[in-house]
Amino acid sequence: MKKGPVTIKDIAKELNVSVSTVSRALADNPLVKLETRNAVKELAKKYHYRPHFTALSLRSNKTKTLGIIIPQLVHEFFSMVIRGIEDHAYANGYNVIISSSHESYEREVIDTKALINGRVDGLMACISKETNDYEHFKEFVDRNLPLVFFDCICDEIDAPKVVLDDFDAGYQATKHLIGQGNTRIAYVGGPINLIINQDRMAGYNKALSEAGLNTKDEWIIHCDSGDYEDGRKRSERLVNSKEIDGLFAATDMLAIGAIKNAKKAGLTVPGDLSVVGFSNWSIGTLYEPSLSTMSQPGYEMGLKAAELLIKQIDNPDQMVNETVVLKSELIVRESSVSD
Amino acid sequence: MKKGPVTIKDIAKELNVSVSTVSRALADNPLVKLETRNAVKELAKKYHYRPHFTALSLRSNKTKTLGIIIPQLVHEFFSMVIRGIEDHAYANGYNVIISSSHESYEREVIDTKALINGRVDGLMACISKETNDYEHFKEFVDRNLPLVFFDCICDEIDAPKVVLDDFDAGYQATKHLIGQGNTRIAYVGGPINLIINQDRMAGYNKALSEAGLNTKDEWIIHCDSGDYEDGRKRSERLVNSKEIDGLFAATDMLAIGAIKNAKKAGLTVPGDLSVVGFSNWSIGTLYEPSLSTMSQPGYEMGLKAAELLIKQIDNPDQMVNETVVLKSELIVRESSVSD
DNA sequence: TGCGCAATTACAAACGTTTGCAACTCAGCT
DNA sequence: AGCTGAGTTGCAAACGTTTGTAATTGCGCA
Repeated sequence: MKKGPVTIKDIAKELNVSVSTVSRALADNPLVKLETRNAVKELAKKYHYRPHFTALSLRSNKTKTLGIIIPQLVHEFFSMVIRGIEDHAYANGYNVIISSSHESYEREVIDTKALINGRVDGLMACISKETNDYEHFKEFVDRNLPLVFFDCICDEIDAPKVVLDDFDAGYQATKHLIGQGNTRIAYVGGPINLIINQDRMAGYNKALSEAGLNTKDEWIIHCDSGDYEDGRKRSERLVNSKEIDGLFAATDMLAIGAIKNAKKAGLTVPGDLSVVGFSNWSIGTLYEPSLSTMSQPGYEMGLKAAELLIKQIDNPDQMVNETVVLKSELIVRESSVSD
Repeated sequence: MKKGPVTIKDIAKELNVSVSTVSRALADNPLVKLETRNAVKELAKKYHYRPHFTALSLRSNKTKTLGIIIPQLVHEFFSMVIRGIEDHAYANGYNVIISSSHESYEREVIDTKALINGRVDGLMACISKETNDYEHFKEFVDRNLPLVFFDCICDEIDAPKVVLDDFDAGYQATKHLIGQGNTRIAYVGGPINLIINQDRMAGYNKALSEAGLNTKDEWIIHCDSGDYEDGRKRSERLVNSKEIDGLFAATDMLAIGAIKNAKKAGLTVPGDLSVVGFSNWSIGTLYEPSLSTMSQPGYEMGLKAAELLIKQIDNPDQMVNETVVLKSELIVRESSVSD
């Protein structure tokens, strides 16, 4: 018995024809006699022949694979992004390889370099919050490998980008809180080195100043992560102080952390404190009170990123360089509306 | 200017040596003169030379890539499994390619076949709940490609497996409820065609009969999914009937669905109804009441699966065929303990 | 001068494909 | 009989590597 998978050679030998004939027959090339074509195809089917992926890639210099680099996998938003990417990729005959940097700059660099040579036809990346140096991405671009950024982008590099209108989202959320009659509104956000958080906060400030409201330094909190525990701890003193009547959190988890504090301090939400989160995680519908939040269209973002990337792969000469901005929508639930 | 990535050939040409010399120099082979070696390495560094992944794979017939097939990505358990797999894989020089079947049999087949020829060195799979036919996995094994199942396994195929002791977990959970003084205990589970759900229910039955307690057909509910909404709808009548004082759910989401029903019906949890979930999702700590649950060591499962797979890849002749059984632990929180 | 040996390097095959081109067969025509 | 051309098929190169073996060089020594 022969070991390993069936190759074109095996079929050729068994049929006493050359490999080129087999190759052509499988491609249904009319140059080869119908009889031969059928014989080849039959045998290929019998042996479950499947073209060797690596050989194909080497020949065509195409892997039909897209790389994704994201900071976290265990994350509803990123999972949705991946799903969007996958759907568009599969539909266009591409596979996908995902590398999760676990928010580590070092891992991000390793992953990027691992993908750099002939492994993927292009890359989609969301930079980690640790990342401040972009050399690894530059190297990617230098090799003419298509690159698309999404969500947490890097401004320094000339590449198409898909982002959320975080400024507008922050603005909408805060304006909604103001509309509910709140006047002392706090902001609890994620790492401020990320552009997305800068934008969300800028939107918050804009809405306040537009309404003639003031904020205080103590009402603005930056957390190292967007996690629940981080948010709970850091917002504890602020919430307990009872100085504020509204709170916009840049993450649903931060929002829930704050609400926990409020409950513990005997405050009611939304009665004493109105809260709006960010991202529309599924927990927001289950939590009590259910959480008002800003939508974050991850699926659409993934779809769009994949679309831009594949467009770039198919037209290598044409320098695409658009930035797609997706809109966020306010989702009103219990946590922000006192009746 | 030259296009595309630098190859060994480019370096060879520039240095007026042969490609083999360059190849050996880069491997630091003492056969080539130190001087030459250094010159080559220097140039390689200057041009950011990186070996072409596909070419390497073709030559060695190794992709140094492991395939993962899972039913869902947006799932805390699977995300942890992936993390475990990744950690072990990276540590051993392997990359990972993930295919999410989205619980679709069809997609699972497509994904498996896409990985089948020279794309990965081995595969780890958790079958979807739609899957009843295992031909695609058989084909994998027939080609001597290492395969490891985890969590939702397929008994028909001879391959190493990593599973949770679901029977014991179901037993422990139910026993805990009995220990809390509950005597009329219901079971709300996921799709019963999956072995894991059969086992969890069997554990439930064992604990009941051991304690001399009875159950009723109406107290046993099988949901098509393990989702919140499914669980809420299907357990509504049962919970409203107020016949039961304890409930073991095969998923945290099903548990929360049931608790929502109880709250709506004016019942207190755990006062009127004690609930134990399954999987230890993070929402369980945030929810009110916090949720008692069974741990599901996803990280360890992934780690072990990767370990078995790589062992198999490294020793192709040695037919490894062990089944690793991991234990689940009871995590007691508020939802099951009335004081 | 010529031989052998060590040191260094180059050549070529191989991995599994695809594809341009050459080669072969055979029938039909002059 | 010989030429043409259509219909088939095979050869060989190429993709970027690695590696066994052959080739080249220069030196020491008889």
